[in-house]
Amino acid sequence: MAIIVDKTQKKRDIALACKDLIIKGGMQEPTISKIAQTAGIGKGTFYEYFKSKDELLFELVSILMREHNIKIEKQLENAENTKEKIKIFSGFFYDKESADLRVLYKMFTGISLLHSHKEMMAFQTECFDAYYLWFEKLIEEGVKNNEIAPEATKMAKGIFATAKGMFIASETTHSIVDLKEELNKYINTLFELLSVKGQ
Amino acid sequence: MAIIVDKTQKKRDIALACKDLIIKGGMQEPTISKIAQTAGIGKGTFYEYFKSKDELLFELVSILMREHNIKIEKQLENAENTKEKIKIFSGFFYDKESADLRVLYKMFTGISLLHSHKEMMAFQTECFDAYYLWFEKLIEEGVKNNEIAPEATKMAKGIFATAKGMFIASETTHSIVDLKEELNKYINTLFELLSVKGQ
Amino acid sequence: MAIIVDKTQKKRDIALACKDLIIKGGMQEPTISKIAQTAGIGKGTFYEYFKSKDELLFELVSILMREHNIKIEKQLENAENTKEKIKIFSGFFYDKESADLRVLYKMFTGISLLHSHKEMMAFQTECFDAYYLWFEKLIEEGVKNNEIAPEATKMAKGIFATAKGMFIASETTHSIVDLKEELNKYINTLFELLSVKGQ
Amino acid sequence: MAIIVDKTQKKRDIALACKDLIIKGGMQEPTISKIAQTAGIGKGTFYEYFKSKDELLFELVSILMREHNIKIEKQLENAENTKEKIKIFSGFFYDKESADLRVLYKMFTGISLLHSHKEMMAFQTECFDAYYLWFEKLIEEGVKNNEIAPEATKMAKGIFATAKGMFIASETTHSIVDLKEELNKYINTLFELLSVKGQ
DNA sequence: TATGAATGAGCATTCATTCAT
DNA sequence: CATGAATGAATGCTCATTCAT
Repeated sequence: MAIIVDKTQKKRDIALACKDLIIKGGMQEPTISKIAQTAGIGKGTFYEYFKSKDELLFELVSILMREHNIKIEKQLENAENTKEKIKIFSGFFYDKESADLRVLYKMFTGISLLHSHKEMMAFQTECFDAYYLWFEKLIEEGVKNNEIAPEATKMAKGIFATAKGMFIASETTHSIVDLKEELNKYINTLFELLSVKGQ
Repeated sequence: MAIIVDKTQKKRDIALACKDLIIKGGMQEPTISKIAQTAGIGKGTFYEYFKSKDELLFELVSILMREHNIKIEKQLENAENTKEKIKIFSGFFYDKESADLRVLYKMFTGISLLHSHKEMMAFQTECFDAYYLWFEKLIEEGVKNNEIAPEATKMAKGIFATAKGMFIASETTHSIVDLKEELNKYINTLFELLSVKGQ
Repeated sequence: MAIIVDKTQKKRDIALACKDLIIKGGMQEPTISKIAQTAGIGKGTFYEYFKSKDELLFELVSILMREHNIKIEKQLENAENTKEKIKIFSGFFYDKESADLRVLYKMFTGISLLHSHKEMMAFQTECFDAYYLWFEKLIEEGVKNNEIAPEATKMAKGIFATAKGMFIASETTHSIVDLKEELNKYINTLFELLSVKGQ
Repeated sequence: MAIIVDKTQKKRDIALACKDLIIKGGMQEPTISKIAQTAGIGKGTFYEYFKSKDELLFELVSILMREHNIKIEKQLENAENTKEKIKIFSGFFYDKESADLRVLYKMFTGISLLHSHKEMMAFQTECFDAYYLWFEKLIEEGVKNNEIAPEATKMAKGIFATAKGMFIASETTHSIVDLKEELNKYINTLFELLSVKGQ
């Protein structure tokens, strides 16, 4: 007669209930007590679903990332050319709609840099491999369609890294004032260079 | 009269004495007690020179960064062309000799992402503005010398960001296996694109 | 389901367990560790029930004060006249049975004078307002019964303050050797003056 | 050839230099460092003149008390009758001019209640014995002059204690709103009772 | 399954005091 | 006489985690 609970769903529910708390207070400020209270569960119950506070962030990033990817995929379908598609990707780093995810991603990266959590690394890998594959496919298509020069294939990872590097720089220094502008300037210039001459 | 101490020098000495401790143990593991003991001073004395553990990292990065810059400047003098110079810059992210600084820089970035410390941000800005200026000057020279196409000037910040983004990726994911190779591949390709045609 | 604890009762229990420790060692000497140990609880548990060491004193005074008031009320029922009743009140400041409470009250007053704690002030007010009301009622009755002159109503607060002032003086100077005697001498004289002439 | 310093005078100077610091920050907040800095001396020098922070308060109260007494003595010379004189005494507890001393006296009493410092007790005794003697003399004169009834002699200490008790109450509870009014009401009523009938 | 009371290791931080110069 | 650099004892407090119910 025991109540059967959908563990996966409840884990999601708990994580989402704490989203704003984490986004506003960071990972340090909110205690497990506060988190449990916010999710409307007991402290012990929290540990039934998460091994640690970090895992909550893990789950949260995972959920929002998936949502984000679905949104992006739809947008990509309507994109006209490769450059457009890359800009849609890059939107992650500056779009208003991705602001929440970005805050969490920032924390996530910070934690990953400080304590080289195996699981986090695995998750990031998983996450980014998918992106890289997307990217590579996307660029291959561009080359096939004669939109861009074949050299572009060698730059797939780099383009993504550029966006990431600019994002980190904009969050940790005052060097990059307008991330969107800077990034677009870079991509536009790169595409000029990559443009198939004679087209 | 009492002993007058060169506070600036002593701060450096304490920081350097703890370098290995921090590099090996990260920022979490070593307690202030351990740090003071390692530096051969009392716990109270530590607080006479540093407001917090974070400030120790701050000082440490500052010192090693300055040393690194001096080394780089010398190398740049002997560099033949712009691509070479950019690779010398990029060396920060993979050279064996910069390994220590890189570990500290990684922690530093992590902390900066997690707690948006005003002072850290200011220091990073200072640090990177210098780099960006170097970069821009360097690329302008390349353009002037007819080594690379004028479009390159629009990519200065981006190139640096690419290196940074790849570094972060290599430290937090398994996506980039050989940072040096990947980065060089990117730079080489970019320079092919940027190469002044007809030369 | 988890154990549900009567927080109020447990707080009382912890406080009472530490009574002697505080009475003998004052507020400075016993550390939180010692206090927790004495109460047979963990250090963390102490903070589950009290925000600070001061709050322990607060609770302790509160408990003993309530007990004391109950005892006093019973004694007052058997008192023959107003003077007698006032002396019963004053007993707080010299009776052997109130010695413990007095020691705590002394610390409490000391802390209140040094750090003007809002909560302590509120508690003292609560405590004393009750006393003043008692006093005023008591004196009004005395006037009604023609025991004492009507002027007495104007002296209610003052009489109480006299006892308090003498107590503080006896604890901080050598000026008042025998508090009981001095206080009784004062009250007796005052009652002679207040006695309704011609009775 | 050593500079000869008037130790007594310098001690006074240091104490007075810190008067405002102590009055505003209490005894806890200002560190010895801050105190030394405020007095324009080195930390070591502070210990040349004072055994502890408490001794600084001791000195300060002592200085201001002496000043206050001189002022009071002058006022007493011009007073017309005993009641007037008692009110001049009581002024200590509510006069605007005594505000500083009162703040220090409050701390002093608090410390005396918390740690029964022998020296503080001795000083308080000395201080109050003088007051009591004054009081007793004052009341004896009142009796001799037929101003007040002979019973008053038995109330000398009590009257002083009343003022003190009301002061403590006004500082630690909300029970006494207007100390001056309450105290005067008490004294006036008492003097009515003490007034020599038939005069 | 859910809970929340109990825990205590663990650490940063303060600051009065000393003493070599 | 004066100093201020050096010290380290001393302690309050947090909070993730456990586990009995």
